[in-house]
Amino acid sequence: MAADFDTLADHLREHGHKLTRPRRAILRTLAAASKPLSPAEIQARGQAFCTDLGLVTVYRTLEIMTDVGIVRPVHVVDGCHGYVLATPGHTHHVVCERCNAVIEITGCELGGFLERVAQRTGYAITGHWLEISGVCADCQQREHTL
Amino acid sequence: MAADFDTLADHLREHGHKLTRPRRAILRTLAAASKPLSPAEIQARGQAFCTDLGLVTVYRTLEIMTDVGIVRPVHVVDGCHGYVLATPGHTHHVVCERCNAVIEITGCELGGFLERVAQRTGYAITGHWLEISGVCADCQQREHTL
DNA sequence: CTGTAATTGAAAAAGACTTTCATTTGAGAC
DNA sequence: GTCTCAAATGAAAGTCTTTTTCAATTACAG
Repeated sequence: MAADFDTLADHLREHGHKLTRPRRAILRTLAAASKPLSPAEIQARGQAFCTDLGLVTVYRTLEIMTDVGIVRPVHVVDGCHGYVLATPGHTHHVVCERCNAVIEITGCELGGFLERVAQRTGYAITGHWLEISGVCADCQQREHTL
Repeated sequence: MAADFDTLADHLREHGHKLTRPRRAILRTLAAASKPLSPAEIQARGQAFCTDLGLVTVYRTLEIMTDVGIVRPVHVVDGCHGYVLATPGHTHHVVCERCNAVIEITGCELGGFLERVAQRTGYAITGHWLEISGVCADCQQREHTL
């Protein structure tokens, strides 16, 4: 699921960023999460690893990590952005409506479709954002039990 | 592009909402826009039609119109939500990275893909959000001229 | 170990969004 | 047309999120 810690840390260093205690805390927090976390949630959980982790630092670090490509923003219905660790390569997310659990899926089959869109609209397509919502297996079970 | 004004207005009435001056202003503003507008932008532009259009009203109205289905939120890179008039049915948006111009595309070809995702992940898929980014024809031209 | 530039947290500021409430207004009843 | 009343409105205040500023701290190269 999560690329191992050292690999992520190396990514930061390669881009000329230091590996500090707060940043380690944020990485570990994200690695342990099974759903997208808001900056505030990351701070709260991260304090387990770095007692006085500041919210400001969380924002700054998320920005850096997103640039570097080890973190991805996910669109969550309420409150817009959550963040998850990124698997390298092209991926999309399936988010559970009930518990926000996230599964990353690799590979998408939009190639042909996007070409047709390009022709129809005259746009030069540079990227796309696909997010799938549903109900995860656990929550489906829970529903039946009620 | 935009469904005609009366149709939109009827939609509101059908759902038991009144058609007020501020709401008309917001509809006309969105109808005249060629890119997603933030609530603040809608207020600013809308004041051309309703001098003292309040920001609070814009928020409230956008919520109603989104519920009713005549407006859609679009994910914009900076600042999360923009709003555009919705064409009835299932559509996606192609957004220009440079000028934010939006084209709505109808029909998407994710059916088969989504089924496979459901099988692989065990999720019951309930919806998806696809947004395509690119550079519109105009901006491509402009680039060549520079 | 030491020097230094990057990074940090706190405080303050800016911004986005919501709630509350007295006033106004649309639209159906007459 | 005009009356009536619930729905809708704008202003003000409040809350929450995000950014900026700045002095103190820290990672890490040498």
